[in-house]
Amino acid sequence: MTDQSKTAKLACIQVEAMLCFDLYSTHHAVGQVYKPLLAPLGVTYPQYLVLTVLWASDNLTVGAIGERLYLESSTLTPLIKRLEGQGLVKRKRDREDERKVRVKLTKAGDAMRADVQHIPTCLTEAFGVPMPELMGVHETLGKIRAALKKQAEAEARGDA
Amino acid sequence: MTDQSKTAKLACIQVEAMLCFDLYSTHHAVGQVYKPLLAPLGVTYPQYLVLTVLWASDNLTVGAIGERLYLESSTLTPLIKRLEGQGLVKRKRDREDERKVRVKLTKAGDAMRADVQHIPTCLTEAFGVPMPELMGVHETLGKIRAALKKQAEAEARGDA
DNA sequence: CACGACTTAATCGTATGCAATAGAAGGATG
DNA sequence: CATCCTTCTATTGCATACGATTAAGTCGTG
Repeated sequence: MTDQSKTAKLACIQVEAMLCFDLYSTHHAVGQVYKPLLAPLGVTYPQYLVLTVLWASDNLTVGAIGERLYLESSTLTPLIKRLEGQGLVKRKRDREDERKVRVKLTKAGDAMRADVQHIPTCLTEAFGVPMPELMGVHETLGKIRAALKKQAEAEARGDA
Repeated sequence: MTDQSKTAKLACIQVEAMLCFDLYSTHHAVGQVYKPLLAPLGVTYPQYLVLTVLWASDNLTVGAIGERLYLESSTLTPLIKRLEGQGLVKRKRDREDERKVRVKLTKAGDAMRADVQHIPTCLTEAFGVPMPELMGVHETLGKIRAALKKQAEAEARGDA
């Protein structure tokens, strides 16, 4: 192995370790900040994400919610049932297509929108980083995500 | 509410939604790329992280591993037991302090180091973004993480 | 030395998360 | 209109992940 390829490999190891772990642990840290903000409302962060999707566009199917959040029905079905158990949403088979299940906010679920108004501001302030820098990260993460998805699909096809 | 504060609130909602979800979904996408790379070795991504820590510094206690990965003993104990079940590590009570459990790589666990050499390069290439840009994200995420931790601690103290 | 405070790992209960599979419903094709 | 194929949700089994608690060991202080 040449010195140059050694250096390149070392750089890769460091970047992989750094960035993957950055994502892993920053994601984790975000969850820790959300937890006490959401606890008074009795919902978890993934449940809050589902509600956020519904606040933007109500009466979606399970599949449509999953598309937006990159989650499978095996994750969403029990999660949504818990939301239903708390009286925040209602599940109903679609009349037109009985395979689909439509998830609709209840009055309580819709009203909770008002109880979370402070959260986005809390988070953005908690980031402690000026807006333009956040935008830069947003942009790069978008590119990375697109590239990773392509990679995952390539591997799934077998041409690793 | 003034027009200005309305605009500020909207910006916060968008930034919160964007960035938290960026982290959520990019983290998810990373996992999807690792999965087929690690599957032939029979380990999961969190298990790989534990092995990576041990490859860098063997014979650590459960607590020391948790510190590095931000994981609790309730997560690590069963995970490490699974690694032990696969013959990759060995758990042993510390002679000096019987409260501690030391985790040590077996020959097989140490040998696996060679089987993962290609992975960092795969990941770095899969990111599809030039190195300097990755460094920028690394830096900003570090700042965000530090700020979020401070925020989480403040909330834990009750001064929300 | 005894006793309480602290540390450490393990356990328990709950909630994600995924892959694989099942099962019901819709659609296409002959 | 019967059969196959696809679509969509639900179920199952496994692996994280955390908070709260427990249990065992260590240490400091009176």
